[in-house]
Order: sequence, then structure tokens, then C-alpha cells
Amino acid sequence: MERTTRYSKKRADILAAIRGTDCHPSAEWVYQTLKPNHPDLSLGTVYRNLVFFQERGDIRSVGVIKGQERFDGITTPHSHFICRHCGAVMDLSRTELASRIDRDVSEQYGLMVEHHELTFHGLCPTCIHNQKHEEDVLS
Amino acid sequence: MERTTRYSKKRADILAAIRGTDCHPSAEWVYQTLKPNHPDLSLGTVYRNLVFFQERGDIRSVGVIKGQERFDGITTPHSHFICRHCGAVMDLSRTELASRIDRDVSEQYGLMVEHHELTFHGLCPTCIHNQKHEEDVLS
DNA sequence: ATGACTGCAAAGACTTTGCATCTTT
DNA sequence: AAAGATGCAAAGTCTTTGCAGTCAT
Repeated sequence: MERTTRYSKKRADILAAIRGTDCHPSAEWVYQTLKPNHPDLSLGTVYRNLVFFQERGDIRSVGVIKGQERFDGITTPHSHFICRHCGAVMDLSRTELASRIDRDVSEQYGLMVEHHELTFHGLCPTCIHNQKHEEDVLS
Repeated sequence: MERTTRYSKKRADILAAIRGTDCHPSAEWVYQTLKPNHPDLSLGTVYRNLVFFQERGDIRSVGVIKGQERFDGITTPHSHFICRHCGAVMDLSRTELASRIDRDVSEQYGLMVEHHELTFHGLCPTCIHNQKHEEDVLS
């Protein structure tokens, strides 16, 4: 009945890779990043561990961006900004929303709200710059 | 240079189908819904028109839920609730967030915020009920 | 030894796209 | 007639999964 979890260097390194970056990586990014140190790493293993860590609450999905699911090693409440051009994901501190918003919505609509996601969309500083440059070229 | 848009009953019906439901449909849903009246409709046409309507701002993506992208025919600001069990998407009126939040975040972080998304996650009334029933059965 | 974890490759699910055909203007 | 829109099917991308072998306990 009990499922015991066993130690594996690969598993540990996958989690460490996600926690050690703020880029909100995809499965592919984790795979490519660990490949040098784990030449025999398999993408399937990465995917299986992403599921494993999500179920344990160690990581969270940030959603699917440009076709790839992205993950976050930080599980405390915060918001995100996603650049519509390059797909970059940035953390924003959550100062705007009261923590009671989940409870309020639950009561108002008769739902069981477990958490919420506040995501901003637009252009990141880099893409703002590049877009301006592109306009100059075109004009 | 100008690209002219031509009238097509299928295109019109695809948009009407999305606007005529509050289920935030997937491509597959649109396809199955229109199939009776358009026996020769192709999934490719649905996908192409979804892109077309998004570019024109007629519809918006709600994100990828359980592997399928979902769309919203309502483009005025509002929030969503997504049931983690059945994937249902519900509209919530946006009363919580001031409209200036986008500008505030833009200034604070040096980004170009174009819009934001506030999404609640949890269990919908139906799944709350079914989950209770399931617990009864298991106990 | 047992059961968990992994590599590999095949399979799956969803979406995109090339090309010939049909349609709107 | 010209250019757009569609059907069909192939291809593409990302993710999941079956199975045999490996590894931690």
C-alpha cells in the first residue's frame, strides 16, 4: 500500500535544476541542461519526474507557453509576467491581491477555490528594445 | 498588399459557435458542434479560423487545459475559474482588481503590460458533489 | 530479492501545413 | 480570372507509456 521513494541522483538533479534557475524551464530545457552531466539521461525520465514533483507539490506548472509546459520551483504565492514575443516568464511579487480573494470568490460563487493565478502579459524590456529597433529598420 | 477577407458560411458559423456558448470551447468542440450542419467541415479549417479570429481580436485563448487550447468569445475583461477535475471553465466578473493594475506593474517593473489574467483554480460545484460521493463509496 | 527508477523507442494527442480544389468577389 | 478559403492527409511538436534492464534499499 505504501509507495516508497528511492534516491536517485538524476531525480535530485532535475529538481535542483528547476530550483536553481528563475527561467521557469520546460522539460526540454531541463533535459538539455542536465545532459552534459548525465549523458544517458532520457526525456521520458524528465517528464516522469516533472509529474512526480508536481504531485508532491515541489514544483508547479506555470502553464503552456508557445506549446511547451513551463515549471516553477517556487511554490509560494507570487505572480508572473509572460512576454508574448519571446515567451520569457518573470516572477513578480504579489503585493496587489489580498490573500483572502480565494475565500471571497469561493463564497460568492459556491466554488472550492484552492489557489489563483495572476499573470500579466505584454512585452519584456528586451523585446521592447528589439521591437523598436525593428521598427527603425522597417521605416 | 491589402489582404481582403471573404465571406464564408463556415467561418461565420465557427465564430457564432464560440460566441454562442459559455463553455470556452476547444477546437474539437467547435468541430463536433458544427459537423451536423457542415458534414464536410475539416478540423484544419477550424484551427485556421481560430488563428484568424485571434489575430483579429474576435476571440481570445483561455490557455491550454488538459492538453487542449480553449477559447473565449468574450473579450472584455473578466476572470475565470477552472475546475482541476473536469476542466470546466467559468466566467467570473472582475470586481476585485482595479483596472490600473496593469499600469502599476508596467511602471514598477519596466515592462509593457498589455493585459492580465486572473484565474482561479479548484473544484466546481459538480465535482465537489461527485468527489463527496466517491469518498462515500470508498469508505 | 523486491520494488522503484530509468533508457529507449513506439505510441498518443493535439496542432500545423502543403497542395489541389472550390468559392467569393 | 484572381486571390482567399477549404478538405484532406501528411507532417510536426510535445508528451505519455510499455517493456526490459538497472539500481537503491
